[in-house]
Amino acid sequence: MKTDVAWMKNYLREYSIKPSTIRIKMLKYLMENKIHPTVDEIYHALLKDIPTLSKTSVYNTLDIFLKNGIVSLVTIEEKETRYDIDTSLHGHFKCESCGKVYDFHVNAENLKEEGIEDFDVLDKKIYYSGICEKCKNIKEE
Amino acid sequence: MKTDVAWMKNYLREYSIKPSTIRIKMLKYLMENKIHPTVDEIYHALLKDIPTLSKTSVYNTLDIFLKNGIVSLVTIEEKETRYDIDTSLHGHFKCESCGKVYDFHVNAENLKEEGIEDFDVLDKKIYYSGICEKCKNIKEE
DNA sequence: CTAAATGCAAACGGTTTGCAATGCT
DNA sequence: AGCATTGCAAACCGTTTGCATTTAG
Repeated sequence: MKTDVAWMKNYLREYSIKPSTIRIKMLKYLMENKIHPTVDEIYHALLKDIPTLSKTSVYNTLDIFLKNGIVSLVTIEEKETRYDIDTSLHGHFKCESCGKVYDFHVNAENLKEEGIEDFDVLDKKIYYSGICEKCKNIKEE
Repeated sequence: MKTDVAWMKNYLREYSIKPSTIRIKMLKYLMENKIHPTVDEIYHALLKDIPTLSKTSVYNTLDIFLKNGIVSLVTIEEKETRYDIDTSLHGHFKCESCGKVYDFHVNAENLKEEGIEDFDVLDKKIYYSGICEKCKNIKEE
């Protein structure tokens, strides 16, 4: 994956976001760590690289990313908001045992919705939860 | 809809929940107000009837309802948790204009998931958002 | 009488806000 | 210099917690 600085500066500009140090590093982190991180995770990860980083800046930057469609929100029954650099339609599965959030593909074109035919649907989210394969196997041991 | 006290006492017992004044009134409220209410909405609605009611009790009771499967959580990109007395699989549509949460029917059997074939899926949630028909018409006026 | 249910008040923690400091051109 | 970006500290608010009080069988 292309994640050099020049490429990311351009990427940000395509989304009408002025590239700044923090914005570039946050974009890089999100692209290289597609684990649907929380604000805290992003903050602590970047703190090693940017010792003066504040959580406020992480919030600010994520707000900008959100408004400009670079990231989307993931909120599966939890208080901490998570962020996803992949804004295309896909499902999220949260393992109740290990807490990990997995992506999965869905063929939403087969999904028929009844009752909202005349609504303007701007966003769709599909959240599953349960036990992932790894945790199932651990329990069986 | 049957919502007399005797019926609801029995309903709670079926879910292994001891009927108490607050539990019965909360169940009644949830059954008669399927608006996916927040804790605050439930609290203020019942306060008229139970002047000594505390939010703690609303939280406690909802926890019991949740654990016993009488209600399910609705968390569409918002901080306030909402509760749904309908625990069957259906979609939720949140209007970004008026904030109302609508239910809609989905034929999830047509939905193919790829990537989580070996996971134990215990819960599925489908959240849409956009502009509801009413708000669309208001804007057009 | 006893255990469960309810309520009060404080703490908690993620997020927001106002403003000051810093950086960039 | 002037404007955008970043950071600090406090406030905010929904939720949780510990414990005291009340209720019900």
